Amino acid sequence: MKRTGIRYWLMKTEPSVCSIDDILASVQQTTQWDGVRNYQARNYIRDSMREGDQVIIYHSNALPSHIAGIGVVVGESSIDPTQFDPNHSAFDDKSTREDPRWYQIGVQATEKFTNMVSIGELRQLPSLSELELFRASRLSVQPLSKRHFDLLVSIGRGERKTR
DNA sequence: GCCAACGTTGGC
DNA sequence: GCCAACGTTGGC
Repeated sequence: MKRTGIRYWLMKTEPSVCSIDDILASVQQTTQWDGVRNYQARNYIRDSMREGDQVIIYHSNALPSHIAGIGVVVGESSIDPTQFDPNHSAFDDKSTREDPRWYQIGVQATEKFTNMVSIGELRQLPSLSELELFRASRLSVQPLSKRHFDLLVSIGRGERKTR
């Protein structure tokens, strides 16, 4: 189904695996967001994300975890090849090439935040109290409202006080 | 390293 | 289809 207008997302990555610096150092500052092994996150990647959608890149499993920067979706979702690689940590022996389970999508990093504000500080902000990140904390791809996206951008740029 | 939250698996 | 056991995520 066609839609107009861009959407906003928060995507988690472990900086020890793939940080925003790693993405910025990649060709075209773009990485294929692979290794997602959660069906809800998979559905967002496969069915809802479109080129031009804006992304908050979030560093999870960090000390502390924090917002890291901004990205933009490039291209379309495609079959995640890591599911077929027995040497890959995200290998899925129940997935077949005839009926693949997992999908990836391109994300180009466009900005690294000057203020990598931690989840603990974000939790203090009443304007962000509804953020899904605090509730469905395990979901690695989450939709964001434009209001929340804009707030996170201004916080990351240091344009907004966080305490 | 601990452990709460929660998604997945599998026996019935 | 229920639900207990198990595994993973991820904050702390």
